Amino acid sequence: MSTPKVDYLELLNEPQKQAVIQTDGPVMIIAGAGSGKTRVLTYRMAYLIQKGVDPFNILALTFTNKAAREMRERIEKVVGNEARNLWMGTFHSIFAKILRIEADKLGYPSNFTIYDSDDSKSLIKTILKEMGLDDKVYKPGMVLGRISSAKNNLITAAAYESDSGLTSDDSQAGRPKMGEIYRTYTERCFRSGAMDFDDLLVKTHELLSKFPDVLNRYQQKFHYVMVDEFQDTNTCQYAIIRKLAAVRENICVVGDDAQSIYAFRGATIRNILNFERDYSELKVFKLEQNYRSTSTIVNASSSIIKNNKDQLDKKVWTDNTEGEKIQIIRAATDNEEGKFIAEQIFEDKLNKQLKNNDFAILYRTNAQSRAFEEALRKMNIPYRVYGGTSFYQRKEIKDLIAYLRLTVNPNDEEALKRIINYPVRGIGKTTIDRLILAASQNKCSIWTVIEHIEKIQAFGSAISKIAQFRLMIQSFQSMLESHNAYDLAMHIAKQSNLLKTLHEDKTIEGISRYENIVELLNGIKEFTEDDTREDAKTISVYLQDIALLTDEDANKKADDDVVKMMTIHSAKGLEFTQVYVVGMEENLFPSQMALSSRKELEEERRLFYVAATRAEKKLVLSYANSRFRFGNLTYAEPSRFLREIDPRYLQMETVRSASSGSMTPKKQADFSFTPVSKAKPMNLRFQPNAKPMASAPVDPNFKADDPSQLQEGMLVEHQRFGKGMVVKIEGERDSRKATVDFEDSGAKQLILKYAKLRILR
DNA sequence: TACTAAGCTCTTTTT
DNA sequence: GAGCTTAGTA
Repeated sequence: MSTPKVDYLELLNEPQKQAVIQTDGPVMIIAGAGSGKTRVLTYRMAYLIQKGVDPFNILALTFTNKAAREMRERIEKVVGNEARNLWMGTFHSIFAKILRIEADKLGYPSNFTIYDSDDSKSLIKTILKEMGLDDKVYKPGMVLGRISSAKNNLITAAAYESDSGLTSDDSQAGRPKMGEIYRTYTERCFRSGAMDFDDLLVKTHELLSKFPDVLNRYQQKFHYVMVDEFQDTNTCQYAIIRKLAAVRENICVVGDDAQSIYAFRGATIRNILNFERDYSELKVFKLEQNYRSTSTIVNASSSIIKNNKDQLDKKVWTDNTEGEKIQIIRAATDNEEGKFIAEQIFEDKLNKQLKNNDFAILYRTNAQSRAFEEALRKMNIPYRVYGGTSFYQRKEIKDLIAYLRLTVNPNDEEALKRIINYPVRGIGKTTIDRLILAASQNKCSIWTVIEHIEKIQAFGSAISKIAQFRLMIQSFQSMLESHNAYDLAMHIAKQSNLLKTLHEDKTIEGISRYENIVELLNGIKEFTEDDTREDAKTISVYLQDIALLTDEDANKKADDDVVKMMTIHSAKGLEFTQVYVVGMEENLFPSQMALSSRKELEEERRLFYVAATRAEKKLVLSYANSRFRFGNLTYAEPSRFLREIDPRYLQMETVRSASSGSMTPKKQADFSFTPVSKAKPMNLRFQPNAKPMASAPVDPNFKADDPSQLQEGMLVEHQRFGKGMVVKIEGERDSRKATVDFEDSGAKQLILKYAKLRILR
């Protein structure tokens, strides 16, 4: 093995370099924010390859597809095409790949379906209904969370039911059936030939535990194992990594305890401590120099995180210039907050010659994006919202995908329930309930019941309709091998009547749904015509492809010059010149639900730390005095995190007054803070049946269902938003849209067909 | 069985 | 604000 060409090592500082060339044995790299973590990981793999290690023998696990893709690209730049052969991907996708190969050992078909969380939740609901349980006591989301955390801690359904601690917890909480639900859920997934997200991890663990020969094969294959964002791994993931690396112990994990923000889904910092315990030969490297941010931002972030008790000893520092102070903005309402930040982005773009790309707006919850979208749109600033409802979560997309899924795997219960009567084909609720019942009585899938439907008397007149449906799906199945993904998907979209139904719907939503389906079909076409890949271009490969993709992964226009908006969680690993962290209000950030325990509060603080350290040059924090949430206007208080920042790094507060619209500088120390328990939310809910104002009598001739009467300039009233004035009307007849400026909640666009507007004189 | 309007409930982050 | 359930009607 000759010494490889390693000129890129000169680009690294000493600890980075040490971490790269220490290739053998267990290694842990503790990497502070902006310390060049990705660079080290990338060079480490490139270094291995140049040293002669076959990329096939390197396994690198990440949490997001994006991280994997970026790293692969960067490695390619150093070592060229060979990087393609690395086993690099997310935990979920790599394990899914292994499971497809080994599925039969666990009794699964190799074309098993992957249930997303919507599917899982829907299955839970079905089970609750069958068991006659109240879904207000057993909230589906909560039940799923409990099952998920059991899985991630490697507790099987059987183990759950015989664990006295867990069962007594459940009984005390009034939910004694939890174990039974868990067991039923597992059985139903199995019967449907489906795995949920957690199963991809748990079943891999099961596979490697039960089949020593399989384990041995993969241990021999993976000479080097690397894990990114190690602080986010859960118990199950850690157990798998350990197994895979047990023979050679060439395992390298990279993480930052200060950026652990996924404890809520089972991640545990304990893994970092366990790692030190489990590998006595461990070499630890600390990357502490920050190359990303100004010293103001680095120091302010450190001053935040030092309020946490749970943390490793680490001192992040930087050589960078001091830069601007951190600005705090107080706005009157959430809409004002949006307006103000949009204006500031506009000005900074001009004054500092920045591009849209340089700005990011980060928030705690997806719901907060709305006010900023409106404000940016008004200022003509292009933006893109990341996350939220993804393309693949839209109803019409899930519908077509459900057809594809059912064709590939007819046992897929969730897909079947979704489309058996959509588009409408006269198979009603009663019939469907009967099918589900027959399936659970016979412990088989619904599809098996349908296959034998003629033998079951109970269905009577519904039999012919079900048989027709069965024939349709079977005809699709017969085309699976002979047709490529696009041809078959198009055929299905037409034959199922889905395309026609959507095309006939001429409402605004209907048109956009149709467009989305067309877009999906185009996506499938692209997949089918992709020459760079060698695997078959069939529907089942396509489904495997997209099952673990998120919206961002599918969107190729990620590099557009737009202002980016996203939750802080999805901003991890990214950096921007100017960052706005908005909604800095107590109960929102930190979230209300995190205030009960120190651990959760500390996770919120780490989240704030992650947000702050995304910024290179300028960091702005904003909050609103009052905010609409769930139709309620609530008063808000500034987040405790604002007070935790060392005030030396803060700038004077800028206040946006609601009435005048002008900016008034105000002293930073001015914001008040009362303990959470004493905060009083003010409820200003609009009464659904609010009477029209006495001064503005209702026009008796106005018919709510005739949108054509509405004209620009008219004063109107809406039962929820209150009084307002019509400022713009677009479209014709049924599809007419009106933009109404409401006194209390700003401009809203309404589709007149659904708008409950009264015309005021 | 299918469709609609009204009402109720939630109230975090995601592979 | 959205998603879901319910009640009532066609």
